[in-house]
This record gives sequence, structure tokens and C-alpha cells, in this order.
Amino acid sequence: MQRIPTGIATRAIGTELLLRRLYALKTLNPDEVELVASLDSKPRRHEPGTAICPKSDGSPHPRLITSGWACRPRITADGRRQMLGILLPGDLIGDRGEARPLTTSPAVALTPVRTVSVAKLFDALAATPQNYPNLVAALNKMDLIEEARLLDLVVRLGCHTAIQRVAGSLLEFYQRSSFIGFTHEGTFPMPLTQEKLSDLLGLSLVHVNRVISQLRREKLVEIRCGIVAIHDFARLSLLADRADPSRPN
Amino acid sequence: MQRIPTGIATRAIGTELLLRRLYALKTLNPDEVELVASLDSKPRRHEPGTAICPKSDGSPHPRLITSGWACRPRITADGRRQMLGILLPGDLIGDRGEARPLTTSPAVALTPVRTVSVAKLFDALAATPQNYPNLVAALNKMDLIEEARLLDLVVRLGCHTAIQRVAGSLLEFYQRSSFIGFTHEGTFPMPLTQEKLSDLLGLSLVHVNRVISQLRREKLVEIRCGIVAIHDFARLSLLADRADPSRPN
DNA sequence: CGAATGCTTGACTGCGGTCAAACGATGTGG
DNA sequence: CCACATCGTTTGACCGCAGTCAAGCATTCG
Repeated sequence: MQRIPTGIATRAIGTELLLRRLYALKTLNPDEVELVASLDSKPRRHEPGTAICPKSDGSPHPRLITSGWACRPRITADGRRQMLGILLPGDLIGDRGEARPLTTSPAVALTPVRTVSVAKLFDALAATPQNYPNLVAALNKMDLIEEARLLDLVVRLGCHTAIQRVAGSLLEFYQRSSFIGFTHEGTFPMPLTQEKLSDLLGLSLVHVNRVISQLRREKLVEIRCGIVAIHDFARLSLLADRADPSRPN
Repeated sequence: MQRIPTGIATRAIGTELLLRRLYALKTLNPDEVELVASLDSKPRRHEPGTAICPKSDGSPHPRLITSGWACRPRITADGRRQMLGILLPGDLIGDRGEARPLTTSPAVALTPVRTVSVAKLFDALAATPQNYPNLVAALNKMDLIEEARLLDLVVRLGCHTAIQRVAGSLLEFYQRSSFIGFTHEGTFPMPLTQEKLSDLLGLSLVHVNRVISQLRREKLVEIRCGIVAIHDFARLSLLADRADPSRPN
């Protein structure tokens, strides 16, 4: 990951996360850094279980998650829940330009969540995109990454076993946490209840628990107090996208 | 669905499908119709099982499927297959502008497929988009619809039973076929083998067969010689996104 | 203290996977 | 024309992964 030039004081703590992620995708010029760093507008708090981006809001302005985790839930006619994705600090929600189904699907806070508006950013980009070429490219890439994650989710739900799903999602969360500097020696905070995890992975709460216990027994992963500790990355990743080791090849 | 103004002769049969779909999304002006209708460039045939849009092609120009069905397969490390979507006549593949993961994921012909290049179309749009406002909007909507289908697939794989998945996908295919005028009194051609269907729905070939037999026994659907006949739309759609009727509410 | 939330475990069930075999349709070559 | 192979569908037997139901435990909070 590339380094953000020192000496750039971000006025809001949350924008530093965004800068970090954008920098990892494309080197920004000073103007672009300044534009992002100036996003100190009116932070808002969202309680767990409340919608961050109400669709009925008329024009749901784009916002940046500066702290906390959120999700994109879908409820089926029979009351089952399926999450389309999980949102971490540094992720963007809401319309920007065209209203894509994924980015505009409602987001719900899972923990206390703080967001700031990034409408100014996108207004500036819409007005004079040629002034911010790298920023446009980096933001586009962020969208593409989210869509790619959705494809991975399809594969996960379509042809992975319960263990593979849990292992894969833990590794995904680790990687995403590391991009925003939230990991520490193989550990990272994961404020997801097992129920929410089951809604994401298409499994029952009980079975998620059993799988997590199994991972703990096999000394692959330990989850305690909302902190995930991955003990064996190699075996875990092998487990995640390879078949069950029982049958070779 | 809106009607395409008569008197517009499409020079290639395939572009008529695209016009039909675009018209259903937005009314086009004569210039826009003319631009689409002029896409008579070098049709290409693709044999079943071959890639339509080879990624290693350098610049995979966008193409329009004018006949035949295709899919977007993913193969996992352990050799399982999961399709990310099915492509019908009138669907577009390949890069146009930004390279989105879904639209650029490789497409493979399931039947003999015919495609024509639509590079000229997108070149014209890139050069002078202001000349074709409705066309840009309609093409955008087509992208959004494909993304929305991906979200539906996630829900289907995540929390639908085998019967619901089969019922839901048959209804989806019916709807999409009807948009391009391929339905006739509740029937439509579906050139998918049960194996391909199982790869799409995250089920085993054998179980897909059992479910189809069950739907036939219950006089909901009949599939014979690649023709699907939906006998009871009401019950089938109820089955598709409601829970199993055994437990109320 | 009780209530609520989240985690854990056990017993049982069943949906759907796996293995295996057979059948019909189609195609190909001797 | 028949023998044979291939492909897709169909059916049966068996099994196991994961769901469901239920209870118990730990922690936090009012």
C-alpha cells in the first residue's frame, strides 16, 4: 500500500480512511488530496439497526462511513434475511451520479456508525472532472471492487460449504480491515454477531456457531469479544477456496 | 412495452432485438434509432462451449448477442462451477467505457451464438453523448437491470429452497424472453441443460431434475424438447418468492 | 434482581448431495 | 443396417451437511 504524503492534515478523522483507500488505488495529486481532506462537513451518528441511507429521502446524498460497520440487507417475502454486503469505515454509500442497484440498496447500521456527507466531493467532480483525473479513477475502482465482492459472494453462496464461507468471509474482513489500518498482528475487530454473519452467508445462526467452534478447535481462528485472531493464514486460505481437504485434487 | 415506430428498417435482424429492449426502457429519437439500426457489422458465430469475449483479447470490443444463449461461468479452485448470469439475445457483453467486473467477466456460449460488434455504437456515444441522450439513458438502464439480477441471484442462492430457485429462474427467463418477443402463450424456448441450470442455481444436477419432475407432477411447469410451458403463473410466482406453503406466514 | 442479547450445545430431522445404473435420442463408423 | 459412443434425462438408494427445535449459559443493562 502506498503512503499518504505527510504534512497533509486531514480535518476530519474519517476522511483519512478514504484517502488511504484511494491512495492504495491511485496516486493522487495535491489538489485531489486537498479536496478529499476538506470533507469535514456535519458528521452524523446512526444507531444500530437504523437505516443510514433512507431511500425515501428524495435525494439520498452520498456519505462516507467514518466509523462502525453497516450492511445492505434484503428481506424476502417469507421473512428470511440476506445481506448483499458489509460496509466498513472508508466505504461510500448512496447515489453518486447514476443510481446503481447495489450502491443505492439501503444500508443499515450494525454498530453505532458515524458518516459524513461527501456531496461536496461529488459535486466538484461532476462540475470539473478534468481537474481530478486520479480521484475519478480511484473512486471508480472502489465501485468496481465492491461489485467484484458481490461476484465473490455469489460464488460463496452458490458452491462453498459452511466452513469455506466462514473462512472466506473472515479473510475478506481481515483484508479490508488491513486496508484501513485496523489490523494488528493477525487480529482485527469484527463487530458482527453470529446472527448477522449467518444472514450474510446463507446459513443458520446455529451452524455458524458450530463452524466457528470448529475453526477454534482446529486452532485456525479465534473470535473473542468481537476481536478475530487468525492463527494460520495459510491453512485458512487453503480451506476458504479449495475444496474440503478430505478429497484430494 | 412500447412499440418501435414502423417504417424503420433494421438492416440486421439482431439489432431489432436491441431496439426493442431499449425502447421498452426509454423512447428513442429518430437519430438514436438510426444509430442502433445501422449496426450491421460483421456478425460472428460462436460454437457452444467457446468463449464469446476472450479476456486475453487485448481490447474486448463490446458485442451484441443476436441469437443463442450464453452464460458467465466461474470455476472454483476445487472444480465446481457457478454461473454469475445467463445471457439472452439482445444482451450486451464486453467492455464499454469502464471495465466493470460483471460486464467484463468472460461469457461462454451455451448454444450456437451469433454476435455483432457494437463498437461503432459506443464510439459514437463516447464522441458525442449529447446527441443521444435517451440512448445513453436506456443503455445505462440495461446495465442497472443486469446488476439488479445479480442481487436477485444472491438472494436466490442465499435463502431460497431448491424449488424456489428453479421456479424463480424459470419466471425470470420467461420475463426476459417476453421482452424480446420469444414467448408464446406461456411457453418459451430454454436451451439450458439441467446441468447448466444446476451450475446457475447452486444445486446438483440430480436435484434439479427432481425439482423439475415435481413441478411437472404438480402441473405447474412442463419442460420438453427445450421448450418451457408455464401452466400456472400465479402459483409458480407464489412458490418462487414466498416460503414453502407448508408453514403459513 | 429480572430482562434482553448473544453464544453454546445437544438431539433430531430433512433437504439436497453423491453414487450408480438405466433409458432415450442422436450421431458415427464399420 | 447394426454396433457403439455420447449426451442429456430419469430414477433409486444411501448419506451427510446443515436446519430446526430446545435448553442452558454468560454478559450486560435497566
